[in-house]
Amino acid sequence: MRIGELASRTGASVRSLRYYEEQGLLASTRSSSGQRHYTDGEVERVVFIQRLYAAGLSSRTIAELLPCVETPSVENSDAALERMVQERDRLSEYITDLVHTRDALDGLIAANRAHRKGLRTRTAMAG
Amino acid sequence: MRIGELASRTGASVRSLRYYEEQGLLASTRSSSGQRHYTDGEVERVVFIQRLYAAGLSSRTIAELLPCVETPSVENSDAALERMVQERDRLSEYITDLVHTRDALDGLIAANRAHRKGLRTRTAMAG
DNA sequence: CTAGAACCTCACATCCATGTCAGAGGCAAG
DNA sequence: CTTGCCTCTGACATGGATGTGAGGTTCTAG
Repeated sequence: MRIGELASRTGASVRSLRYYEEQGLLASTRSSSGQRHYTDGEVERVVFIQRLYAAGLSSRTIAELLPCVETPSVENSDAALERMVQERDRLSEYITDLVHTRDALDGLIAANRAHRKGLRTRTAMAG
Repeated sequence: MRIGELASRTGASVRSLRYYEEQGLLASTRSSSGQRHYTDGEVERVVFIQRLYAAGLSSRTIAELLPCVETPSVENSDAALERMVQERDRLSEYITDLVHTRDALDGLIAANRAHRKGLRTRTAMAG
């Protein structure tokens, strides 16, 4: 498929897909006229890339991990595995923090709703 | 306390604290010479602001929610409460997504570790 | 053949929280 | 008074993913 289709299938913009390629996250074969072509498998790959971006990883970091995804061999898993574990832990801490923040928001929402009903509930901002 | 102390207590930079004030997230009283002074309570407030930033909220959004935090009154809770619920839900979706990503990373890590041991485990990138 | 999408590259713009620097004033200790 | 550190305002710099536009080529449908 061409880049436009990959974009619409993944939700990524055409611009972003070209950027991913520039960063070494995504490969494409080129037609004789220079247009990029992708296989169906790339859809999954792009979705995963987007996930990692959403998790706060940088292009550089993603680039380090991706080889390890497709082809787990001794060469690449050597350093990348450690990196992956490290990023997993960072993500886990981040999730914990976000859950705390959500809890705090829940507390605030409850307090405000209680206030609306004229109750006297006063707790908030705890984490 | 002055701005430097608030910074070191919260981990935010002095620059950031001034920026928070500029965005209407943080108030300060000024000494006759113009220096900012804060009460102990502001420490908690700054920490909460940092939490919200980490949760992906923008200054504008945080500014909308904060009045609702300190002083839950009918006037501000009117629209802000809805906004808060909306942000809570967005955050919740985000957390769910991150958990999926973490699971995917766990899968990859396991696959790579298995590979190291010569096993033939082949699953990854699922979400 | 032709019109209009879709694609190419290159390059500059944008957003937004922060960093950083310059020039000036404030304040405590020696 | 002086030295040193903290603070002030203002402004420009940064990074990273993405938007956007120009100028040109390619593909597809009529």
